[in-house]
Amino acid sequence: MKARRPNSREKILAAAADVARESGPGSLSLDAVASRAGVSKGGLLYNFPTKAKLMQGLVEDYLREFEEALEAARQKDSGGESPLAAYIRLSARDCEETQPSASWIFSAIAEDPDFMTPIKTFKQQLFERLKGETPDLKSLLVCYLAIEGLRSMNLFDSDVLSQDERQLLVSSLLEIAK
Amino acid sequence: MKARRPNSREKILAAAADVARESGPGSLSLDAVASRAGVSKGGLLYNFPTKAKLMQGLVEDYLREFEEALEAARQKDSGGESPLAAYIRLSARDCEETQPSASWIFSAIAEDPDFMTPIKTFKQQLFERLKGETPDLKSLLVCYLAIEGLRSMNLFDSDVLSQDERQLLVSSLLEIAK
DNA sequence: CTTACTGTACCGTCTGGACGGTCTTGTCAA
DNA sequence: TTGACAAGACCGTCCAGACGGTACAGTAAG
Repeated sequence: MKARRPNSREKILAAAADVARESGPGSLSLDAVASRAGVSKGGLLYNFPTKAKLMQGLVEDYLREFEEALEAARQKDSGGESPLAAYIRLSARDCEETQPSASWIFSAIAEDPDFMTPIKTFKQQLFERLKGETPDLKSLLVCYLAIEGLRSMNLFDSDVLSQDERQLLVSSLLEIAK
Repeated sequence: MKARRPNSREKILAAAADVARESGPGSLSLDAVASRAGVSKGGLLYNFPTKAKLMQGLVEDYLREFEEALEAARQKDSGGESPLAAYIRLSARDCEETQPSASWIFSAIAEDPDFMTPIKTFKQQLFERLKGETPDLKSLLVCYLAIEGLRSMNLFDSDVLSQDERQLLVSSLLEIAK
């Protein structure tokens, strides 16, 4: 909304995600984030008066980017493709990045499980929306859950699939979603 | 009320899981576990000399139970059912319990992400095994990932599905796995 | 003068874990 | 049968360190 000058905010958020990924979700301390962001602790507390606000910022940023990407994927290349198919493609692309990218979520959960509720309601709404747009419920269920599985693997950094297998999976899902 | 048999160990493990679920994964302190288990802190440290050992115990217990349940599901009711189908049924049953049951995993990850490696390799082996037993790779991929998604939802306590939907999903997967 | 910080010093709380003590049970010689 | 003694299981306390957060003086830019 404001904060025209400071890209400090973004730097701090990025630093927090980095620290969580590299040093482990349990080592996300304010000191670590500040030094990683190249900012003094006072400066960090200036942007995020409390650790909870920091986490909240992480969540909000994540959700905002997700929503933007989703909307973009829907509007683009819409060559007769179903919304479900667009979601599958988007998610597959997300999970191809080797970085788990969102392991800060574990930090947030450890801090307070309630940080998950915005994410939960977001997903709930997404699913509800897809239900309204997908004729066959069975296809939706299978595809949505499989994508959820892919995301989970990415998050836990425990990808069991080879490149070929992932590609085969995605094409199978797209066929189901057709 | 002394002279305890070493079922203290099991009580402690159960208490740790309870504390993680109820007070949040970040509040799994030795004191909390000890008092929950009805054991002094010294007694806890006697059974698990370090917090890391406690986590390790949690992981090992979890994996052992999983393996036993899997083997039981394979051998039982094998009315011509494929191993993949057995795995689907077992997992669906697991996820029907309303308790997330394994949210201590978040505590373990926060403590040290390396606690996940045994779980990762276990899953890797399971997947490899299923690959050897399932004729159609596409079916396996879709079903395995969908189940993974179900587990993830259960773990994050963010179940988007209704009872009916979950049932429909499982039957769809079983048909695919047929 | 305001905004956006930096830098340092400090406080209260919580946590893991080390330590020494205590109670119970098992073993075995006399 | 008994008494001594060792080992196992557990208790309760204490402590050093880390962490979140506060306070405050200073500063560079617009």
